[in-house]
Amino acid sequence: MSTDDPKPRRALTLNDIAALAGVSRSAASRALDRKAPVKGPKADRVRQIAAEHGYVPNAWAANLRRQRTGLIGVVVSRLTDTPMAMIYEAVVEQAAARGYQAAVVSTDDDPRKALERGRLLLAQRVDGFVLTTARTDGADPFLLELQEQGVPYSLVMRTDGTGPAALTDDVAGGGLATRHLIEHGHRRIAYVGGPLYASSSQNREAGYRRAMEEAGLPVPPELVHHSDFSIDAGVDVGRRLLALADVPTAVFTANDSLAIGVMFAAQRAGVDVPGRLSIVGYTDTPIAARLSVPLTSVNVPFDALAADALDLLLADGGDRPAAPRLSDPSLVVRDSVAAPHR
Amino acid sequence: MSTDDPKPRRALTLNDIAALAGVSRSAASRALDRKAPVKGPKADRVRQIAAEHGYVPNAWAANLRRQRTGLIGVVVSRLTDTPMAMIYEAVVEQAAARGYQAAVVSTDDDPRKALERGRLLLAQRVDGFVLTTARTDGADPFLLELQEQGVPYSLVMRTDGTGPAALTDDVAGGGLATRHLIEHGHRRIAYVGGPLYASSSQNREAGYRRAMEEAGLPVPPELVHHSDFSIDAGVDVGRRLLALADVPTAVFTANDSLAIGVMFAAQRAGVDVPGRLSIVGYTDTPIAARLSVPLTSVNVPFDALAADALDLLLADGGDRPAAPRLSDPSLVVRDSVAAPHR
DNA sequence: CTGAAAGCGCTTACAG
DNA sequence: CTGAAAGCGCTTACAG
Repeated sequence: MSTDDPKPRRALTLNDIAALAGVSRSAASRALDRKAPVKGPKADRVRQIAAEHGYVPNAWAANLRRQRTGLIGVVVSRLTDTPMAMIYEAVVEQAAARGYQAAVVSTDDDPRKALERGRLLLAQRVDGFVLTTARTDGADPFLLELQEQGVPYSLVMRTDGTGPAALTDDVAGGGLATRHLIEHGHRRIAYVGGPLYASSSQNREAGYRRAMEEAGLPVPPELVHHSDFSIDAGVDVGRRLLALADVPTAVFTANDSLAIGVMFAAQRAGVDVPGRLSIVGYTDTPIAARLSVPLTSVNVPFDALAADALDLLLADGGDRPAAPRLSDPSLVVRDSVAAPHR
Repeated sequence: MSTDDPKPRRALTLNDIAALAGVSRSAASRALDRKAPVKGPKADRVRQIAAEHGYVPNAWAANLRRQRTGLIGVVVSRLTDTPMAMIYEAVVEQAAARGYQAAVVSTDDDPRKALERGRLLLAQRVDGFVLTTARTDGADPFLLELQEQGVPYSLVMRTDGTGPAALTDDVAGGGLATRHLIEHGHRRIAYVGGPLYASSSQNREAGYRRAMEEAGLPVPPELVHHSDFSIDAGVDVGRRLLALADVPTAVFTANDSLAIGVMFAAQRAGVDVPGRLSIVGYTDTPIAARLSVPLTSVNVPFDALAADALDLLLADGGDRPAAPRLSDPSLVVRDSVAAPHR
């Protein structure tokens, strides 16, 4: 209704500030320069006026001129997945420490969405990408596009097997978890993985298989399942495992959500955890310690992962390291593992 | 080491495409126009060449010229908080449906960080803000800055009491939860809230108090606690509640994390849920259904909230509605409530 | 439909 | 230290 518009619709520009301060646009720009601000009374006046008016430079104009944005594009599967949110927040912090800003996009692990939303970031001319969505099946058109266009990127948490990657040693982590179960006397141990294209799940499985083999334990096919990383997938697989003629006495899962699902299935079926079923999770999310049976889990150092991913991305000195950077996972022992019932 | 750089360092520009197609920059621009692409053989050729080369227009340059970005700034406390991640993902979807893109920033509920990171979004000249971090204590310099500069915004989930807001009817939700407990025969019911400045927590408490009063039940001060929205806060308050001389038989919490914490404290103390302690949570996050005792919780319609927030923001037709838009919460009954033990 | 021209808001050699 | 000028990559009246 009101035709009067008391608020300024248009944001202040550098020209406005310069005029207010009675200097040229160039002088104003230099006075407000982040890295090498000019000294002198005129410059002080510019800064004072800018602060008074809450002047915020137009980043788009500045970046266009500078030919760099200081923006890192982050691609995640979904932010409602706690580990993804944790890695993203870690990247934000690490990026800020290096003078960069992060812009995120989620793909639901759908290559089409990845391409569509990744391009939105490409349009913003981010200086590089950190991808948490790498696949080993090659079905990632967005990654191909980045490679074709020579856009710097690094992979974190998951790898496609070739790109520069910041990972935890998932094989070692899988071994840690599995040996912990073996040491408690378990011989029939199941593995519950995530999607087949996720290297994290593959390597945790490889660590599991190696530990089983070293202990001389068989890994029959009915003990290994793959699905996605959700709680409901855990419930599902958990029920199938408990319906087996020879029910396993322990389960190692590729993440905590799967473990929570398995634990739920067990408790619903009246199977005591850890009395009748021991469980070890992975990623050690905050809720793990607060479950009815606190979950033993493999801790992932998110800050180190994020730091490595950014170092890899920003190094970009012509040649990238072929081998991934590996952080060490560690086992956090809580209450979800006991000796097998006999 | 390698001095040859086979990949193009610089992204293709419209000029490149125009040259390749043998047309003027203007013609190329119009051929690639999203809304009203020009027809004709030359335009077809431009589009083909652009597609072949994976040309992605520089959004910064385009936005600078257009004087709008199509970007919505979203401010959340932290993405590792599941309800926050859910509201953000919902805003992304709703924004996309309206032709907008979302850019997010997290503040840790720290007004200083909010100002600092909010300005990053301001520098990007987002067309408006959706804020989940409103406070009733007025301690939000960033919101003041938005108001001073006349930048459109809407509040979601929480309100400061004055700004345009998309909320659930938290008073009603608090009543739903509390009456559910009363109907099961509880008389000594505790409330566990979040931070004092969060209207969501205040209103859920108000609903609780009203329901208690209507049932003629007293609310002694030792039954009402405030902290933050974390699991650990729930554990803490849960322990204090269980240490009371006259332990409550039921607890209503302002979110699911607090409920999970209270449940953990109870189970650790050997207090059966719901046998000895009934619990009702709020926001109905995915894990609620998969806890050892599936949690009865008040469901929040995130999609509706996000839609309302964007409508409010984008309407911006001079005058904004004074009253907040309210969505209806609903009670999801699961297994965490039973009649009080006698 | 087409092209030439102007301009969005900045930064940065250039010359003083 | 200062200002005048050029230009980043686009879009959009303007004239044909």
